[in-house]
Order: sequence, then structure tokens, then C-alpha cells
Amino acid sequence: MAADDERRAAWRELFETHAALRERLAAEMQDETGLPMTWYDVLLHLADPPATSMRMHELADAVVISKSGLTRLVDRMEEEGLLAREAVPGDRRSTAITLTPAGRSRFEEAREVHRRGIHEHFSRHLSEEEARALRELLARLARV
Amino acid sequence: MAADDERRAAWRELFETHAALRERLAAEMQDETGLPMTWYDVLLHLADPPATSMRMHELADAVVISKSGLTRLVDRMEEEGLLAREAVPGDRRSTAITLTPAGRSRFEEAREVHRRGIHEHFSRHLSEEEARALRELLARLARV
DNA sequence: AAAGATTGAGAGATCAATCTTG
DNA sequence: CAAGATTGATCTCTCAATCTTT
Repeated sequence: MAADDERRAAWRELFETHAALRERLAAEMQDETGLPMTWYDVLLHLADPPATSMRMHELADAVVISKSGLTRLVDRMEEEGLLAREAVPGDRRSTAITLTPAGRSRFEEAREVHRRGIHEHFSRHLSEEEARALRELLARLARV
Repeated sequence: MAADDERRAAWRELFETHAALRERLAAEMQDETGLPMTWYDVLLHLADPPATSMRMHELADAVVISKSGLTRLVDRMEEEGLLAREAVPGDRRSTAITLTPAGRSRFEEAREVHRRGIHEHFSRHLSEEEARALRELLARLARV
């Protein structure tokens, strides 16, 4: 496993680069839109077709948070007027979450900030070939 | 910026693969040694030369946590007998943190678990060339 | 009983304020 | 006053327990 040195260094680098980038993007998001990254993530999942609305447990899976964590997160975002809880016709146990118009417009603004950040801190330093190679390599790792 | 699509997908992949790997490694660490990843990170910084001991604020920077967060983290780890606070000869404002013998042996056990995890979930799926290319690419991104 | 969502209790993090030493 | 560390208040997350509907 001494031969793993190069690979272990690659893992370290993956870890640190990810952390640094994530932090920059989160800080920009917070500064320029007032949204924490978690909120952006929720908006993202609700804004993109095919999902015009999602149940609580689906949304919890999608944004990778516990169900109780999501309950509170949705409480706060509903309070801010970005989301709405709606009854689900067929099943009275369940709640569907949708974007309010305010939520959608807030998301669209935030998406621009996010895209700009990714371009600035990531994309523009990468050739298209490099991006493709990176993506394929990482996808392979994720599937394992 | 439509040409950024491939690159943006690469960023998504970087984000998700990192999250998945991190989660697996953290779960194994917790299960097999009882240590949260944060604790491992503290031990790691104190175990590797040249640092035989570090001040609180240095350690806070190294593990990327707030100073007050570190105060409490060190409280807990000291309570478990893994760390010791020591006076700094020249400066009575400051505290030096060192590994106890128990802390060192706990770290050595944890390092094995960590190495095995990285090998299993990361290294063994990568050729040495791929690792080198990945590392260089990421290092370049981090430096920007 | 199981599925969906919420609530209560507790862990761990942050920011701002404070205490001590330089 | 500044630097180093800690404390108090608060935020957000998780796990376990609970309530309602299927």
C-alpha cells in the first residue's frame, strides 16, 4: 500500500479543493443573495422540471438532510415566503412543497450568482477535455 | 456560457463524489474506531511532525473551525484523555495542545482505518497516471 | 402495523462579548 | 489597545418518540 501514496495525495487534493471551492461559492451566495447554500439546494430541486412539487420525504432525500431537519428548514423558508405547503389530493398524510412566485424569482437570481461563481472559480480554469475527463473519472468513482 | 455545460457537470460530479466518499469514510471511522471525523482531523494535525504541539489558534486554522468551536472540541477530547493542554513558557495567554500517549495510539489505529477506507473506496479504482493527473488538475484549481 | 410528517431533547457549530496577558 | 482563549446566546442538525392517516 506504499504504492498508494500518489493516490492518497490525490484524495487529499480532492478533499481540500472541494472544501475551498464550496466555501467560496457559499460565501458569495450568502453575500449576494442572502441565501444559505442549503436553501439554494432546496429551491434548485423544486425549480427544475420535471418536479413542479415534491413531497417532504422525497425532498429530504434529494437535498440529503434528515426528515426532521427538512421539516424545520421548510418552516423557515415558508416563513420567508419562498415555499408553500399544499395538501396532496390522494393522501392526507402527505404534504407537497411548491415554490411561491417569490421563491421562483429568488431562485433565478441565485442561480445566476451560482453560475457566475462556478465559472469564475472552476470552469474558466479548465479545458473542455479536462472537464470531460474529470467528470468521467469522478462518475466512475461515485458508482463504486 | 452555454459552453460551460460540460464544465458545470464536472463541478456537480466533483461535489457529489466528494460528498459520497466523505460520508462513507466518516461512517467507517465512526463504526470502527468510535471517532468522529473532526476528532480524527485534530489528531492528524497533532501527530504529524513537525508539529509535536500546536497553539489553539493555529490548530483552529488547521482544522478549519472557529476558535470557540475548537475550545469546546478540545474540552471533549481532553475529557476523553486524548489531548492535554499545556502552558506555553514565553506567553501566559496561550495554550499548547499535545497528544497524550492514549491519543497517539488511538490515532494510529484510526489512521489504519482511514487508509484502508481510502484504498477501498478510492485508490484501488484509479491508475497511478489517473491519480497524478487528477491531483495536478485539482491542485491547479485550488491555487486560483 | 407501516408510511408520512412533526415535535422534543441534545450535540456541535457560530458570532459577539468578555477575561487575562502582552 | 491587541492577541489568545473562553463563555453565553443562538442556530441548525440528528435521533428517538409521537401523532395521523393508510
